[in-house]
Amino acid sequence: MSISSAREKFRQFLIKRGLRATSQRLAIFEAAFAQDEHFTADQLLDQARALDDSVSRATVYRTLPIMTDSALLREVDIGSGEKFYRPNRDGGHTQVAQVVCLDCDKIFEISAPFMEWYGSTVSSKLGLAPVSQRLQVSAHCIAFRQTGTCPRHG
Amino acid sequence: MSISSAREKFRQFLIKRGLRATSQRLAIFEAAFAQDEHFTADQLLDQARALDDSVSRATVYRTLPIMTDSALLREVDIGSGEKFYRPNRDGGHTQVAQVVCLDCDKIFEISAPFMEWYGSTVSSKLGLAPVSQRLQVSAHCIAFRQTGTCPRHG
DNA sequence: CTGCCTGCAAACTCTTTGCACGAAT
DNA sequence: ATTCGTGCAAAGAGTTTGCAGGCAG
Repeated sequence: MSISSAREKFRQFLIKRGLRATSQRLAIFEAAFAQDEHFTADQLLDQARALDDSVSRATVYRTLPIMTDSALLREVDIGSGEKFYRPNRDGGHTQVAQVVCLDCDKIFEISAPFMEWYGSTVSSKLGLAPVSQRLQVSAHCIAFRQTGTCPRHG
Repeated sequence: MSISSAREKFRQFLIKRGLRATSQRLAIFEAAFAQDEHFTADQLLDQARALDDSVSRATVYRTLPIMTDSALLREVDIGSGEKFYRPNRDGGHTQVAQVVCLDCDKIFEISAPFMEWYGSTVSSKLGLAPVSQRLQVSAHCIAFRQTGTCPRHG
């Protein structure tokens, strides 16, 4: 999905919800889609302010749920206190697992289609209907452990 | 694992770490192992105070990591702001997935041995050594959706 | 005795919310 | 005009920490 079609999708989603296309929301959208990696609300605030210095922290926090609801952003909670977000460039219904490097603090995402099967199987045994599933692997960087340097770390 | 052997394991762990077996730590241990379900730090504080009213919130928070490090307690983070804990009665190296009911707020745990295989496979492709993995499924209660009552809900 | 441990309360981090002003439709 | 959206600052929730006194070993 190109950024221009994502932008259009965002505008359409706002209209469908009866929400207004304010300059702050648009700046937050642009800042989010300019990111290649996972980012936090705080980092997004900085980036959005670089585009429009009238953006406040509150509006970032109020806009993030709109963007995750519209599936333009995916929320990633690795249980570290703060939540991470990532642009959802492919239509985004792919099941992915996160691999978190404990040395780099980097988050890798990997397709894990079997998760959906697992969620359904297990939930139905309990009389539950699965809504979402997440799989996270925490790992150490082998290169870092051996050489003291992580190739991805810089 | 019986509670008495768990208690002994806790004492040994404290000694091994050069930590002291204070009455507060022991009360927190007893309170934790009296629980059948997942519990929060706050609930643990209440229960521990019922056994020893000198226990403070700070000590609960300082003792929880000791008990998770010693594998007597398992930490479960379902991304809801607060963390849950559960006594680890079987030696505790079993891989489990959590199924969280969005209607009941109940947490079910289910054995998921393939997670370990998955963690290893995926991590090695990235040059990482897996440390832990967690799989969480969020689901709705079918009975609750249809009848307005969840059988497990009371 | 000597440190480790404790309770208390304040600090911290991330996120949410009440309010009055401001802007989109 | 209306109504929704905004920034600001304060409030919340959960957890952590500095400190002076207390107890285990």
